[in-house]
Amino acid sequence: MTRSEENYLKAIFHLGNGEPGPITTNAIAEQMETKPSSVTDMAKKLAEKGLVHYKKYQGISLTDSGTRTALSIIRKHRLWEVFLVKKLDFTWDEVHEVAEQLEHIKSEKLIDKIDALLDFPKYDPHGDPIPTKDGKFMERDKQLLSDMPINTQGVCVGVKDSSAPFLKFLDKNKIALGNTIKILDKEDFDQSLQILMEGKELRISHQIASNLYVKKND
Amino acid sequence: MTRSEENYLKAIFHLGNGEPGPITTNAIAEQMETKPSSVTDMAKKLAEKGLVHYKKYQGISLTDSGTRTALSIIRKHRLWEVFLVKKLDFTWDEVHEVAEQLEHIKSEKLIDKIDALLDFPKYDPHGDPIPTKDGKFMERDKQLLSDMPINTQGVCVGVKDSSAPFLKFLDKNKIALGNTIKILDKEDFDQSLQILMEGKELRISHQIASNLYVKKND
DNA sequence: ACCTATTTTTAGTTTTGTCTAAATTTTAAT
DNA sequence: ATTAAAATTTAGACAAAACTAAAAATAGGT
Repeated sequence: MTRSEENYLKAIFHLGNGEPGPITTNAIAEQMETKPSSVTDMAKKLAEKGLVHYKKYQGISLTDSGTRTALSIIRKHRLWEVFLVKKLDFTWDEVHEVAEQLEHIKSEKLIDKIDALLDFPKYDPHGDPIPTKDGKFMERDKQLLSDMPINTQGVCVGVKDSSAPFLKFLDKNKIALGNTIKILDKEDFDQSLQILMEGKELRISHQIASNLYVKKND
Repeated sequence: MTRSEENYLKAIFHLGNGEPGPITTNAIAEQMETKPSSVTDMAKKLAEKGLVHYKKYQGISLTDSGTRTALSIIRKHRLWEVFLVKKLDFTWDEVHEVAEQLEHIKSEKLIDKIDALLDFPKYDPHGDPIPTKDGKFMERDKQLLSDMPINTQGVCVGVKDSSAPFLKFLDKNKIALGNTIKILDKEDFDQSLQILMEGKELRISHQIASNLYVKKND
């Protein structure tokens, strides 16, 4: 399994997560920052290896085997992210780039030991669930902060956008996973929110609220 | 800097360490388990980049820049080895293969944090010195056990052969770095040694003794 | 100094993963 | 149902890193 093959499987998995049915060639090309013709080439190779279903012009989807492989890479990526934050004091906006490299290290023992060292974490620094060794995936019951009604509250458990700029913005405004957030008011005009968080009131834009996940509590 | 280029620089460094002067194409090919023609190709590319001195038929040697790069890779390799042993309970015969992959991870912050996590170790699990961030290399003052005279003693500080079979043999016979070894007798016939180690007497072959380093004390 | 054996390089090919440009298929709109 | 637009695939090319086979250079022995 080459690095490039692994990256394709990961991309297909991410694109397919949520939407059912096959993924388009163009969508994969965009995700991978490559050209559609390259995607077609890779689709054929992955189909040969039984990792994807592929019929010309009909899009691409992961086989069970492909899904297992993708999950194992995502597992590695997210465990390394936790390692970097918990053991090496990386900030959550720094981990992605390095984890993109570490996820391709081939050693089952290594990742199992990292898992144990971290005490078998269930979520990565962005709140995304870490697949288990056997590919089980527990997506958390969560909703976007922007979808919460006024006067309800919830615990911040994840980000939708995990780009460095967004994460840095959150740090600067002391918004962190685990914080309890209460919606005080919603502005009709621009849908910005007045919130109470850790004892302080602040106003956040819809853009921000629609990229923050909050635990759905009963 | 590609992975392959890094591996060539590392190989050239290891071959050049000890012997002065340029390294032969064949020697590199053997070390890298590749063909001489491939080495020639790479020599040209590395020369282009100012990492090696190369003149046709005249052998290859590292430039200062090439040496710095090689040392940084060796530094990463050895730090990862220490990490695997100290933090993840790998045995010293298991670490090389994984470190061969980890040494190519590109993140200065990562390796500096690993260094700090390990409390800035000076030697790797096989007793080899770890280059500092600025490429300083402190080779330990050591000698082969086979070169020690009778009735002298020393502390075991390294292995010359760090292959898995040899390391496993040492484990099985409870020979570990840090042990104090006293030469009781040397057999003229096969140059095998009678030694006293950790309170127990045992006999080891010349083959073994010539692959164990002992600290040169006074 | 010459000849041979060894070493090294060159030339041409392969594989992997990418690209561009052209051709083809599908989709969607009228 | 046609047709234009969009998406996808094919064909051909390229770069990296390896290979094989053949050519060239060096080194050693007499």
